[in-house]
Amino acid sequence: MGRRLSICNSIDDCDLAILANESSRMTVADGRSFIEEGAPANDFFVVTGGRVKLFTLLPDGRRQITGFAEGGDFLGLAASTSYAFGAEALGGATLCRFPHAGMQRLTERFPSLEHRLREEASRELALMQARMTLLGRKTARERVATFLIERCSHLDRPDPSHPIELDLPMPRTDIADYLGLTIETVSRILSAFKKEKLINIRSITHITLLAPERISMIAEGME
Amino acid sequence: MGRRLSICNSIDDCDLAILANESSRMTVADGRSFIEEGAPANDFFVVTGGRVKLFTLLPDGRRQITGFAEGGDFLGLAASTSYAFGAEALGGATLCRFPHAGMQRLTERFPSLEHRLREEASRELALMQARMTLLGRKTARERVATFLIERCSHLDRPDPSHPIELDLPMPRTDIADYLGLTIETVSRILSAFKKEKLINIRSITHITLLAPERISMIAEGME
DNA sequence: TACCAGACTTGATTCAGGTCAAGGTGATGG
DNA sequence: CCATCACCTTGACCTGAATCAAGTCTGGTA
Repeated sequence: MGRRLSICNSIDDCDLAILANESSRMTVADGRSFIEEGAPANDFFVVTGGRVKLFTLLPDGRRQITGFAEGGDFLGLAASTSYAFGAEALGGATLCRFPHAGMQRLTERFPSLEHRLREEASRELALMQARMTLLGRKTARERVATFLIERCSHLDRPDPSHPIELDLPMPRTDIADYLGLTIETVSRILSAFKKEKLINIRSITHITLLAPERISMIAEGME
Repeated sequence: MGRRLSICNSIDDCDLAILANESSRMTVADGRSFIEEGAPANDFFVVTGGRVKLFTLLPDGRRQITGFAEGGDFLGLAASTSYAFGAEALGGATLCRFPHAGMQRLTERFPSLEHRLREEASRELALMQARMTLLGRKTARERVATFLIERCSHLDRPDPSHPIELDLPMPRTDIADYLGLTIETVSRILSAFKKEKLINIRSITHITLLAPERISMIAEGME
């Protein structure tokens, strides 16, 4: 979770060798889990390629996806001694792993990194506030609309009131577990949006937002 | 949000005068709001006495309480340029305000403070993960049970399997908005717990957990 | 002591979203 | 080119929690 932490931003013209020294690369195959909820937290991760999903589980298997992460995102801030979440690759991912000990050496060498990490945590906290409102107070329609709009903001293209092409790299199950709904409800609402000409479903993963403005309105409960 | 940040922990035998210089005290009357969601974020706050609730609103007035804070808790991590939440005193509170600029001077003078803040943000993030699971995936019964157990952990008394006396300083409305339920549902479930001899309701604010273990089980969906 | 206002509880009813149960679709491999 | 499998969609029905509507309890006031 947390976007665009090019870790080097805070090291600038830094000694990259040091950084490389403290980290190791790894690749994770689709659907493979690489952080176990509750396991001792020894590493930070930075997603360098592909996508990852973060989640927590209830004992009976109910799952809440707490976020999706992609290139540049940082994982592991929500962990003190043990991880507060599990993580799993979504279609294959590459990661950079920073053992905590090494991370500490890095923050000592580059103090601004510590500040950067806090900023990242703050950004993440602000996002979570919004997500709690979504989960606690929004209707299914509003949730799905919010999800679509959220996906737009991942496109760095500034968003006019023109149609926007989106792709949803995650299966419906993941969308449902992210929004606190069932896959049937997600599916039904996407179909409804289509019928209302708010979106066009070109394929399972490719969706066009035909009326982004209206979808934003719905997302905020102002339709 | 975030507990037990005695800011001096990270300054230790520090120059308290400097700290005092950078902060100002304030008191907020019951129900009085002192952080406006979306307003430019210029200050951090530390709760020094009383209680505070944090929340976000939807345009039509739906409210999600994202946390309660009390003595020692830190507010304002979930803010970059503008606050991601509103805050309001719950029965009167006293606060210490740290303007960002002053805070920056403090972190420069006491670098470990920066680390401390990140830790605090991490702790908060981990809590939020759990809360997202609550809001997205738990039943009303599980939510209320979780809330009761959560309140226990605010008591620093270690919790045996004996009855535990709790007080709930917030009105039912706030509990409901915290759990993503209505006040009727909260009320009904507390009554049900009482009928099942899981709790005893001594007064509106005073509740005794008669079977904390069982309530924990319910909270985790394992009843 | 009686009255009042605000907060809480309880009951009856409704409805959004879940559950259960068929189909459809599209990518992969034989 | 068809079979298969995993994933998605759609429909019928059900249910947990919301909504609507009375009560009830409490503490404060006169």
